[in-house]
Amino acid sequence: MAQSDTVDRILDAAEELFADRGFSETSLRMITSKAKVNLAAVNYHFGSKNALIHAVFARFLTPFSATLESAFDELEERCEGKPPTLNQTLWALTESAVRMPQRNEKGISIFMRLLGLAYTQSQGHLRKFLEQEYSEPFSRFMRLLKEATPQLSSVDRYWRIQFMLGATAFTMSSSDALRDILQNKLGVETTVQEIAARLVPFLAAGMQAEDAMLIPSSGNKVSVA
Amino acid sequence: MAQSDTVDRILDAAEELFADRGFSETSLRMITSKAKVNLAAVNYHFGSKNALIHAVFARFLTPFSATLESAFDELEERCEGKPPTLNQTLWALTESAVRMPQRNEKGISIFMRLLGLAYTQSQGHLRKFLEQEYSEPFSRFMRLLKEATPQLSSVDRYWRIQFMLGATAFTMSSSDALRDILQNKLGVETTVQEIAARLVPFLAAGMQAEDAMLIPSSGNKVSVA
DNA sequence: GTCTGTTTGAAACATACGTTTGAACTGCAG
DNA sequence: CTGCAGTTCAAACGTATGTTTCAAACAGAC
Repeated sequence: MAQSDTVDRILDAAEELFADRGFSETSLRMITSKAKVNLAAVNYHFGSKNALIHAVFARFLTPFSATLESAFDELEERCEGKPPTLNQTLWALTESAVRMPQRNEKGISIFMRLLGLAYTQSQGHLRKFLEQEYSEPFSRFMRLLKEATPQLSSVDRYWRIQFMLGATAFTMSSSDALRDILQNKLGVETTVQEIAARLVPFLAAGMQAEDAMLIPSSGNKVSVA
Repeated sequence: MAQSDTVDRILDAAEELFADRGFSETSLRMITSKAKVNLAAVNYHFGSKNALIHAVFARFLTPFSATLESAFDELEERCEGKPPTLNQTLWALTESAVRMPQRNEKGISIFMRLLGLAYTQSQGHLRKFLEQEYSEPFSRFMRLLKEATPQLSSVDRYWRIQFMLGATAFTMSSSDALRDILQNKLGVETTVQEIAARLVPFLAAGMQAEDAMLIPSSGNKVSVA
């Protein structure tokens, strides 16, 4: 065995099991038996289950945030001072995600699901870890979004970003199940890339929707400042 | 005490704790101590923890699906055979949710979060329960969506519905936290109704986005049929 | 070969969980 | 008052969890 083949086997097994079942629902015994290592190996190499969860995220997120940074660099350079458009910004993100070197065929969808879980499952430690470890590319993305949608008020933009986040995290987090359903109902195969290609126009259109509210009871349009 | 005040106290406590922490992360001991009832009461009144989870959903979902059915009835009657528009359909749903009699000020947002969790946490039993118990209003909503977006292919519609679901479930499920952030950052107060009023136009715009894909590497628009 | 630091292994630890038990308590019909 | 279903209670059960322990196995330097 290489120097620490064990560490990678644990990470691989944990990644997949976490994505399938969530964090609390996955025990160390499931992980170590899937990885064919001793139970104590997790605590020896990582220290605790929480630290293992962090390591699983870091293994993907660290190279990803580097890729994303350079994608943003390239985009801003190409735009020569003018702010990138919303579509360009969203695509820079999507592309960076899709183009990441993938450990196996599931690759990206596993990770999308993990990110979705990170937001959904109220694992305080995880949220804290992600925030303080990857705040920079996140803030930069937010700044680009702001510059790409100057017509929106701060409040509108805030909520619409949440809507985008939700559509993305939710869809990707259950993309396997959703793909299966689609396969069974309509007999259609789908790749993560195709889902992303459908998602981006949806998000862009929603983000740029004219700011019109509807009066609930009538369904009539009413412009709002 | 009334005949079975205990049952309601358990349901109230469980509802709130599940929404805060998820299902697996909430123990019966947390629930019963918050509800100030004996530990055994859950198994006595509900039979099992899973059955309690079902009961929490049923308490809200049964009256809600009734409300929703009549909202759809009224809508279809008002349209006299013509299919309701997308906006009308979405508003019928939103209105029914918002107008539900609420047990407390958190009311609707707790439930949105629970529905989000139900989708996200891979609790097989819950999904099965919800599907076979509330399939009717769900299918009806799907049919209305289909009639309101005849221009979409089945596959496009399928994915966009998932996007809508995601944006809604995700936003509403963390609406308390999001509201707090907004309050602190911009000093703005927000109600669930206002969030809904922002969400619906976003969803409608995304749902009706022209089916244009972008070439990832260039970011240029390319019309597709 | 022998020593040294690192990694693995089987077993146990303490704790928390969902569930069950059987006795005590309650309100009410007869 | 007695009897009895319905309900509550403290305690225990069996199981599973994350973590720790300490001896055995290993690898590389001398």
